[in-house]
Amino acid sequence: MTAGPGATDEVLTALADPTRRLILDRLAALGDATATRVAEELPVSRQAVVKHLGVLDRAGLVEGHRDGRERRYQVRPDRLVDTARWMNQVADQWTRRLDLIKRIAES
Amino acid sequence: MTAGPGATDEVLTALADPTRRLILDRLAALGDATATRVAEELPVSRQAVVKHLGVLDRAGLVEGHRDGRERRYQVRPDRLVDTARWMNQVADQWTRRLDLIKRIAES
DNA sequence: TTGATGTGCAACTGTGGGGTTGCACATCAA
DNA sequence: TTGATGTGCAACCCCACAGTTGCACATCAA
Repeated sequence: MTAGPGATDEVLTALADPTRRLILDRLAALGDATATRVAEELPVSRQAVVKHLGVLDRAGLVEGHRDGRERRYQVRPDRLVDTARWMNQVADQWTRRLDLIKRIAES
Repeated sequence: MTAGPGATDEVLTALADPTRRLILDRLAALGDATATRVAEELPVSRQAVVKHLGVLDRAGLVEGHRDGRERRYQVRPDRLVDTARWMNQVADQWTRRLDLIKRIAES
């Protein structure tokens, strides 16, 4: 494990917040939306959404691009897949370790 | 997504903390250890470790059982696998949505 | 029984981060 | 040009939570 690669670290932190998961959910449903648009569907202010999108962007879970006076965001699955892979590796590592302990205990 | 099943929620929150990831790492390496033992390998107090183990236990990432005057903990891979599966499902969902948006944009 | 070791509970502190409001600046349509 | 709409920055509040210390209680070996 060793706290994993830096990216994984940020993804876990980003996903830990319920509001951020809601934002991702809405963003995935809308496909492409501004912070203002997302905030309309949530019980928080636009500025709160902006901050969260910043965190999500730094974690690579979201991608933003300007479009005139708007800034539109999209969801980005890649880092999610990476993190899932990392988790499975850790789980495997734990399982192997547990098996080893068990085998030692039996001898 | 919809914030996922309650268990996933707790797993994500638990994994978001770097100290907790370190604890899991040491615990997996030791195979079976007490809070006191784990604290010896980390730059935090025993009580801090105890609290973290509480969070990890509630998340199902760790399992504790008494052994005389000691309380020994073990790592538990199951919830980790569940969470990884959930993540892959979300990633798939996002990917499908992105493809749909793209196809609509092209028509 | 006594000392040593370990757990468990409680109170306290400090800070990071989620949330808000207010305002200046940019961009568009009329 | 002007009003409307939207973004971006900054200051501020508040609370959950990571971490600490202190102490009472339980369990073991001698």
